[in-house]
Amino acid sequence: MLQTIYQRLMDCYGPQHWWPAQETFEIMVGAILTQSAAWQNVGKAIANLKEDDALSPEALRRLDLSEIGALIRPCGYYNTKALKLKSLACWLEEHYDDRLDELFAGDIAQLRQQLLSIHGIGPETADSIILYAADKPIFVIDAYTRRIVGRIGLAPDNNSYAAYQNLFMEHLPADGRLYNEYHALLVCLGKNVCRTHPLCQQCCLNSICQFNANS
DNA sequence: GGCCAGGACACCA
DNA sequence: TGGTGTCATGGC
Repeated sequence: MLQTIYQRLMDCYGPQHWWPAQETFEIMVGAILTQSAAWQNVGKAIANLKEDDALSPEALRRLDLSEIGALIRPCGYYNTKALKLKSLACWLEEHYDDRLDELFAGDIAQLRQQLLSIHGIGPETADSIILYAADKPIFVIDAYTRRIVGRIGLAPDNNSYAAYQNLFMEHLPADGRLYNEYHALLVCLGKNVCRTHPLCQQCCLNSICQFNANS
């Protein structure tokens, strides 16, 4: 079923080419800034950081929280996110002297545990960093994914993040490129047609959507 | 004017 | 352990 869904999404939307950034640290910053925010606004915040030459761990450590907050204001929650970026920058220096290649050299479980120990990095943000920045195979679960999985009747009994993640990782090969595209396609679907039930009629998954089947 | 957007954390029962 | 409030701007 999960393979079928992937194929339908790929046929409908095509490759999404995520993450919309090249630099590893920029991906990490973007993963934090996109928390409960539209990517369009995250892009403005990242552009501000670049323009101010502030998109590096050392620059973020140098700036005051208020200065970081002013730069990332467009993506919302700027005070809390400024603290999160500062925490990340300080942690990187303390543990890895800003050497991201060394951070990403460990296995996935160890890397995930380390990322989760940083203030402001929860399961989804950690997994986004592992998948998109470290290029290691782990499936990212977000609100769109939960909503769509529920809509097609595959929601696990346990509503936890881990349960949703296991659903995908136990039924798909451990392939980072597949996880990358799959997550991006689910977000694409969620943004386009799955926000409200009536729009399911336009969805490429409509024939397997529980809402349509029951209505 | 209201709703939502690629969450995480602190607090409480 | 699970539920709830808080953080906040910008686009539609």
